[in-house]
Formats: sequence, C-alpha cells, structure tokens
Amino acid sequence: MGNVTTSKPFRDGTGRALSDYPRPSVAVDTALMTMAPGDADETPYLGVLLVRRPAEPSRQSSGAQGWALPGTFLHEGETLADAVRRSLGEKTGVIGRDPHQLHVFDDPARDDRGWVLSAAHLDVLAFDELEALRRPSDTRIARVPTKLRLPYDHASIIELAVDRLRQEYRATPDPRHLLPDAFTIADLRIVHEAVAGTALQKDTFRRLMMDELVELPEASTGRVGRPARFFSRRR
Amino acid sequence: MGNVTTSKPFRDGTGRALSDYPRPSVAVDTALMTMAPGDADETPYLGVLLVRRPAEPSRQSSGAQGWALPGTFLHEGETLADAVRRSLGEKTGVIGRDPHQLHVFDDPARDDRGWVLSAAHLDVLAFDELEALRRPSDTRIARVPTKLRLPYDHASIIELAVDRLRQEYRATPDPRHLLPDAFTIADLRIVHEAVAGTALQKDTFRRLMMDELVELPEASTGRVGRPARFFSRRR
DNA sequence: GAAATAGTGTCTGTAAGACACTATCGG
DNA sequence: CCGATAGTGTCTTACAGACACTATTTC
Repeated sequence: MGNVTTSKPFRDGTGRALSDYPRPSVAVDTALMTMAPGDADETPYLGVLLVRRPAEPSRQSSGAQGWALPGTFLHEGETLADAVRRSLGEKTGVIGRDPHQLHVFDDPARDDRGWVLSAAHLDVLAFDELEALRRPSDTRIARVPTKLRLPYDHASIIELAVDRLRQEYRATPDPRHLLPDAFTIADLRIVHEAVAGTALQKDTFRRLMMDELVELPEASTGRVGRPARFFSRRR
Repeated sequence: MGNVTTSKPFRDGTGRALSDYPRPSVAVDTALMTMAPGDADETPYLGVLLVRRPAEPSRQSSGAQGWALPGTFLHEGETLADAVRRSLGEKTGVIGRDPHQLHVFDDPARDDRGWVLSAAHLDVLAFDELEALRRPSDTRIARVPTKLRLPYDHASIIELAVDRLRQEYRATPDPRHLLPDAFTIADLRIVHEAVAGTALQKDTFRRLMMDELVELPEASTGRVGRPARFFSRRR
C-alpha cells in the first residue's frame, strides 16, 4: 500500500503506463440530511446541509454567489468515504457518520472546470449534533425540497438522497439515528412522517415498528396525557 | 463540450489547475448477465459473461491465466455507460443493452497497477443475442454463482448484480428482456425462478404477473398438453 | 370531570400461499 | 381413454388500513 501510483509503473500491451492516459478528476458531493425541528409549533422537516459557494469569476454559469452541497476532490490514497468525511469536516466543521454511495454523475460536460466525475453520497446526522458542529457563518440547512437554485447535479443528488432515505425508513425504526437511543413511538412517528413526506396512521405504524423495538423500563413524564413508554432499536 | 480538460484551465484559490492534482484512473467492470439454457433437460440458469484475462508477467497476484469480467478504462469525453458498451464490444464482440451502475469500488490498494477506481455495472442480454455476438475463443459464460477465482472485486460485483436483478424481477415480468416480446407464463416463470434461485408457485406467480401482461391472440402449439396463451409486457 | 395523549381490540379488504379442481391438447 | 400441461376456484392466513374504544396522565 501507499504511493501506489509511482512505484514501478505497470505497462500495457503497447508499452504505455496507466499514467500516460488522460484521467478524470473525481469528486464527491454529499447530501447530509437531518431532521430540523420546525420553528414554534411547526412539525419537524427534512433538511439538507449546504455550504456557501465562493464567488468565482472564471465560472461560466450563474455568476451569483449561491449555495451548494459540500464536496471535494478525491485525494490520492483516499477512499470515497474518506473524502466525504474530509469534505464535511473542512467545509462545514461536521464529522460525518456513515456515507453511502448513491450514484456517479458522469456527463463529460457537467463541470466547466474540466473533466470531473462526481460520486454522490448520502449521510445523515441528528440535528443537535449537526448544530453543535457546523459553522453557521458559511453553512445553512435548507428545507427539502428547496427552491434554491443549486449548481451541477445537486438537485438530483438531493432527490436521490431522499428516495434512498425513504426506502431505508419504510420498514425500519430510525435506521440512521436521527433520534437518540431512547424515544417514544410518537417521536419516532414524527420523524418517519417527515422522511416519508406523508402522514402515517398511528396504530398501523406502531404495529409495523414494534417488533424491531425493545421496550425500556422508563416512561416519559412531565407533559399532559398518559405517559409514553420509551423504546430503543433492537440490536 | 469536447476537449474539456485542455482549454483555459480553471484555477483554484491557490492558483493551481485541476490537472495539478493527482487523479485516479477510472475503470468500468460489467457483469453481463444472461439466462443460459441448461444442457439436455436441465433447467436454465443465470450466467455471467467472462473474458479470458491475458497473462501478464508484471502482475503480482495469481500469475496463472484466468477469467474476469469485461472492463476498460474510462476514456476522455466518455460517459461510464459509453465505456461499458465499448468494453463489451472490444473485449467480447457483444453490444450492451442498458448498463446500470451498481457501486464504485474505491480501495486505493485494490489494483496493483496503480490507483484505479472501478465503477461496477450490470447489463443483461438474452442468450441468443449473446451467443450470436460473443467471440467463443476468448469469452465464456459462467454459471452464477461460479467457483472460478476472479480477480479484484469481481466476485462482489457479481453478487451485487444478482441482488439487483432479483429486486428488479421480484414483481415485474422480465423487465430486462431475457425473453422475446411474446412468451408463455411457463417461460416467464422459468426465467424468474432462475433469477430468484428458488422455485415459485405457479398460481401465485401467475396472479402476481398478470396485471402487467397483455394477452395475445395466439396460443402455443406443437407440444403435448393444453396450449398456452402468449403474453407480452404492458407498455 | 375535561382535555390530552398513549395504547389496544377488532372489523374489513386485499393479497400471498397452498391445494385441488377444471380445461384442452396429443396420443 | 391417459398423460401432460394450462389455467382457475377457493380456503386459509397474514397484514395493512380504518375506526373506536380503553388507559393514564395534567389541569
């Protein structure tokens, strides 16, 4: 391992090394999703972390300063997941959790800076952790779907991310840990409704999730109404 | 478009062009799946197209000649799907149908020739078309799963391909067109059983598929038993 | 007790699974 | 008629969806 591109280069049938062929730049772009609490009495909503895009005069498209998904170019010796975590750290201050690949965007003309492939990723972080880490000066959380005009394929990436998240949340209680380790069924249902984008039946939802939850001895307290039991995810 | 990497290079905040950073080679590897008819009275089985791997003295691992999935390096100005189709054409004589991305394999040490990312793809072709096109001298169709020792991540790619194919075939009649445009339910069930790897109940299967099929006027003939109706896929 | 929230009993409709039956061919 | 294959009727089971009910708290 290490320094894999420079030691005794492999040569193909025509005697040329790999490095003699043109290679693309490879980028990663990440939709870091979270569950934002609605202001006042609003319901929580699905949000995505954006970073302020530096104004770049040489950029052809939409000269105006805007917002974009955090991304970076892949460095040598790095995996895509490493690059995702690094870009989140550098651009937003956030430490990612568990990036999943979504899709590679490969249109040769998609980036006017040159030949750039982008591997889109999904990551998820609880709102409190995200707020504790992110730099508010150059990051924001946008409601999904957002009306902001995003560069490149970032709107498509967010769509893919939401689709994937909906699949993951369809039959499993909070698999990406948007909630802490103990939560009530009501908490869980609110999160799943925000992910799904639709209301869910409380009795059906409860019965669907129940066999993947373990009941904890404690019960909620303090608010009006019958106290709810706390649960945690199985395993 | 065109020649995107050489015209007026973009420079970043530190004044360096994209091309000043090391870039990986990007490869595509394709699991081209087909439905091979079993010899004699065997049942058909899922097969994957392999190409003979040229013996390369400079290769560290397993000097012995072997078989591998067809693949190639991505060329400039090319999409991944283009590269998949080109590699199938060059290495096997086959014209691909509709490659789908599966996953990017990104371990920096996965290829001892250097830093190579591989975008794994799935494509599917009917056996007759495949046999009419492929070069038998340097290609073969291996039963899935195969006991052959394959290089790189090729065994994982085939696993991913089969999983994806099973998902696609679970509730849709032959979406990848392993069968011709007209077929009987029995033909369809045999194909779906081979993809799923398990036997399927004939009555349940029929009812599941029926609402996505249209009945054709013709009926099968020639063999013993009640003639079967032909169907085709809706839309 | 009233309001509010948590949780359950139960009916209905739909669909998968299983089994057995009918239908239609070649011989 | 028999053997073989195609296709259907129908019973059981499971489960989602819907509704209404009970349970337990604060006020």
